[in-house]
Amino acid sequence: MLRIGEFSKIGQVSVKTLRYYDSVGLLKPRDVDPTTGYRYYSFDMLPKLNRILALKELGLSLEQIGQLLEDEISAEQLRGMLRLKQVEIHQQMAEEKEKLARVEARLKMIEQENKMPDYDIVLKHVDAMSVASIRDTIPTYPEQGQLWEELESFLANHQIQPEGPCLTLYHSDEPNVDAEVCEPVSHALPDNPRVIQHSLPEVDTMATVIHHGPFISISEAYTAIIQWIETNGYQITGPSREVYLNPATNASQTDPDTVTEIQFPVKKTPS
Amino acid sequence: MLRIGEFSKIGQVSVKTLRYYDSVGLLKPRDVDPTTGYRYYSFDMLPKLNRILALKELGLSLEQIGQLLEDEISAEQLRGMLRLKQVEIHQQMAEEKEKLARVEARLKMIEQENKMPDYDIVLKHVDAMSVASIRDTIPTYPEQGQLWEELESFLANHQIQPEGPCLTLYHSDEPNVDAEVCEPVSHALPDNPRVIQHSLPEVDTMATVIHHGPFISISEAYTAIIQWIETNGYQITGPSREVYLNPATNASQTDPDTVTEIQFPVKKTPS
DNA sequence: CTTGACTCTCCCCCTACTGGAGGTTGTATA
DNA sequence: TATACAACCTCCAGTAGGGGGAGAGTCAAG
Repeated sequence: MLRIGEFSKIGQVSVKTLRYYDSVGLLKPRDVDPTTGYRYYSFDMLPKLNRILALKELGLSLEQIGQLLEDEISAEQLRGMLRLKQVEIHQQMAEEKEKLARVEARLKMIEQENKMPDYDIVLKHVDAMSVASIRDTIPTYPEQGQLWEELESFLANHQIQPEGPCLTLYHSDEPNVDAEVCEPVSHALPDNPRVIQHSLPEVDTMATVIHHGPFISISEAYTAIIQWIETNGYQITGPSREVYLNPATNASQTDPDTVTEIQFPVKKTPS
Repeated sequence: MLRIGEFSKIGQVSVKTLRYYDSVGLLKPRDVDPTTGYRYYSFDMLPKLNRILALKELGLSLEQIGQLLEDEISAEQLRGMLRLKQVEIHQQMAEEKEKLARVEARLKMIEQENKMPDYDIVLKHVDAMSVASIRDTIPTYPEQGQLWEELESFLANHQIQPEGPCLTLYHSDEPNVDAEVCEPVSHALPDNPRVIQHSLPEVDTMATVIHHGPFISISEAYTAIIQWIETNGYQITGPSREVYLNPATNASQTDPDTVTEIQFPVKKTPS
């Protein structure tokens, strides 16, 4: 019989680990002296210890290993667990690959600008949302102000309160800007030829960036997000959105406290 | 100003997370009402939150992110951190690849035998060790018994106690077995033409397997470890060892309680 | 009998949060 | 104005797999 220190040396695990395995019931000593509490192990427990270590190397949790060891598990279940683990590892590797791509993209940005980039792109999920909107083509972006006035006055006339930050959808910008100004609403609207109510689709993967500053400098944010989408291997799958987070004043063209979120629905480009 | 729930919705993080970031000093609310304790956030904190989320996606820890955010960090340090992270991710990916190989090897074994394999191979590190040994060529493995008797009687005559389990090194097995029987000793030995003292080298990566059962069935363990070495992309780099863990009796050819560890020094085959 | 090496239990620490209990606060409705 | 009820607060416990250390008991050699 071996004391815990000797067993730990032969088995190449720490004493702490053996005591831990004892406490969770994974590997109990052959004997425990009831008066001193000393644990005694025997040589023939080494195969079990090695099995534990080998399964740990496969990335299984101690709980899974415990099941494999104690229950008389069928070869079928065994295969199932390992196949599952296989899939998990594949996913892990894909995630690591993504991380690596992001790190490399950011390094590239830093090499270019010699500082941390000003904008940080974040992927989110966006739920479907019911909106009241007016869609029209306008010559240039700032001219959507008229559409906003039209929409706001309609809602005010019918005493409908918006239920969240308003936003603009850009369906196209060539040859003219095809813009749709939207206010989130929850109830039905009276009929009107200009104002339509519909549901913006849920978007699984939305690349977003926050612009904090006057509108006139928002193109920098667009440059950043579009570059990010390309460098990180995504592609745009629908109209972009501009969400006006703090209550938009009409003077916000130059208001330095304006906060706008730019959103592009994207998907991973198959590589 | 926004309450924590609204800010969490816009920023796509949980309320719990925001409170946690507050508690660790990563992202403090703009204001905290001193009487109610309510946290109030402003829209212009969204860029900072997004930076935190983006850096987290790179795999940085919150502590590292905190440093990047508060200290005026130079572009040089920034590059350093990211390069470091890059290396870490590469290592992670290599580890995942190894895991996957091991899982697949084990799956293959299970397909063949339709049950969990009997032997588990474990990689360890083995320290250098000083031994007294006799080396000779013998026709077949069991004949090393004579070498053992010679060595034991020499050590007994000089009252030298072995300091650990004894072992045999197999330098070659063709055309005859070139075996070296060893007893670990710590002090100098008297001169003798047959018994030499030297130091077994440290081995970084030793593939090991435990055989629990009579010697006559030990070839199964050899089969298992050699197959493992091939399937997992390793190659043998030196003489193998057979370590006799429990005090070897001379009757252990058939003793079912014998525990033997087989060791092969290996290295990863470059792929 | 002493010394030094082992061993024991118990508690806290790590990451980045999540869940829950128990108690306020803010807002909308009856 | 009373009352729901959602949102908010703090504090505690738990996660996986142990590591570090305190304080006390045990074992073998000299």
